[in-house]
Amino acid sequence: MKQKNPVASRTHAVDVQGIVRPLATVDVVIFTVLEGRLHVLLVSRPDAPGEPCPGMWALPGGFVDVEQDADLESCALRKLQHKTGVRSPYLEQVGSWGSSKRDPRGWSTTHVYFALIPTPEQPLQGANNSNAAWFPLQEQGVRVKLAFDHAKLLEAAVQRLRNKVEYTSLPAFLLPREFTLSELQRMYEVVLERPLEKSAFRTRVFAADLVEPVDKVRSGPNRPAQVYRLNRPHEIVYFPRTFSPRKGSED
Amino acid sequence: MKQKNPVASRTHAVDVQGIVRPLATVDVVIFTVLEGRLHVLLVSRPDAPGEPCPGMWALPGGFVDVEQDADLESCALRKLQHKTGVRSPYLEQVGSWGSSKRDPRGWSTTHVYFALIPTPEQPLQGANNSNAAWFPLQEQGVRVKLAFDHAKLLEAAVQRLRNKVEYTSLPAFLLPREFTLSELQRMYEVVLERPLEKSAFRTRVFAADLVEPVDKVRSGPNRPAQVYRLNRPHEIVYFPRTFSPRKGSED
DNA sequence: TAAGTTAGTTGCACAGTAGCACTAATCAAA
DNA sequence: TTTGATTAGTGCTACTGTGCAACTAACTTA
Repeated sequence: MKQKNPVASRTHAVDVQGIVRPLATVDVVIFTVLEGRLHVLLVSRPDAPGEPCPGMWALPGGFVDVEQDADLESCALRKLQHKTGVRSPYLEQVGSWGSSKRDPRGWSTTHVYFALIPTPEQPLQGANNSNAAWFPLQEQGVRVKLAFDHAKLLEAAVQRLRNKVEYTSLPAFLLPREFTLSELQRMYEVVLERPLEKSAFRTRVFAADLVEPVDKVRSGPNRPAQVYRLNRPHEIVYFPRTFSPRKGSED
Repeated sequence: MKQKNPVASRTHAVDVQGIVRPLATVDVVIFTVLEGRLHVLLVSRPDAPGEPCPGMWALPGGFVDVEQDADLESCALRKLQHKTGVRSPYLEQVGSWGSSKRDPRGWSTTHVYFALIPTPEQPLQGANNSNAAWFPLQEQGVRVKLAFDHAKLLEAAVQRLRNKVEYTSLPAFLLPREFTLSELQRMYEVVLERPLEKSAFRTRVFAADLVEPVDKVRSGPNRPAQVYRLNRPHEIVYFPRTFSPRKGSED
């Protein structure tokens, strides 16, 4: 087994052809809405010898397991299910990051996904949940300092989510299968952190044929609301415009 | 050096902690416009022993070099410059793919970027260009069968490009620094493969403050055209809407 | 029965694009 | 010098979808 560089072999795995391989991890940004605010799931880093950033909060994730994971997406799904118990969330890749500096253990890459799940009924019913907690999002990030470059990864995921919510049906995946239009609108408002026009919102939702009415109403101490569900539950719908283009934002 | 699994050690590199690392590559989808059509740069796979897919066409790319590359983006830039000589293209990550099956050499990941470069004056002036060629895009792909899962990667890049062109200033990066509005419009039409309204196009470009006039005109056998350049040459501008939302397309 | 609350509708104003017709400037051919 | 061809650039109307705000509807509670 010929090695390209004796220094590299100390910190990186080297295979038969002499190619030094970076570490490969997957991190998942799991969003949900609690108490009217967007939250992210974080886990605290283990406090064992050799583990970097012990005790710090980090995105749930870890090494790709080449024996267990058929591909990157199943790896992400595995980590999500392990932490939350959720099996079929909305899952989308944000991108990948890799550099020599992001992990003290050496040149490493991470494949970042974000997931949207409905508000959990019991708090954190997944296995191994003692070290996991929901953190409310403020602006781009979270109040605690994160391990590695996870603050940057989280910011990218939040930006992707906010951007996409402007012109897609994504917030529907933050709700259970059946919901009222007001509930859906509230999900948009929570993610975008600004109020939307009720009338324009409804027009847009109906024009896109996003939902169909269920033969139910949601009763409360006021006028009952029609209950809807997604027309095509696993498709994401694109609207022709973003909301309120009035404020021409310089990005 | 303790190994987790003797079988895995045959095909994968194993490091000190017993973690089996997948292969890590970067592939770049390099777009340009030639003869009024969108083209992609492809390279033919080497015909050496041990090399998979010998002789087939593939996206330019290769292994991440942990000693040469500071991060994934510099790796992509290095590969782009090596093939084309271009140093400062528009470069954006499309995403990453990884699975046990995409490369016969074992569990592998690729980080895919796409680049936009102006129509090259000399054809392929980069080093090592004997095995590289421009291929015109038809619909989602290219006429030849591609190595590995590169057809899928290319399709994702094309889709990303077409989507984003609908509401951004991306096609400006397919032109040299100075251009006329008709030339810019033609870039949009080439990528989107449909004609645009001249009047609406100009209104939109000026409203976004995308360009500023240069004190030049482009003369030809007809009325000369005002020459413009980008106002902020390295920023991408977002328009508030997509083009022609009239025809509500079912995606 | 009245007040409070949320659901859902209606109508007008406005912004930005589609569509199309129009004017403007140059060259080349007659 | 005029005419036609060609491309650059402008003006006008219709239409779509949102912003904004007022309105009606249905239910609960006091």
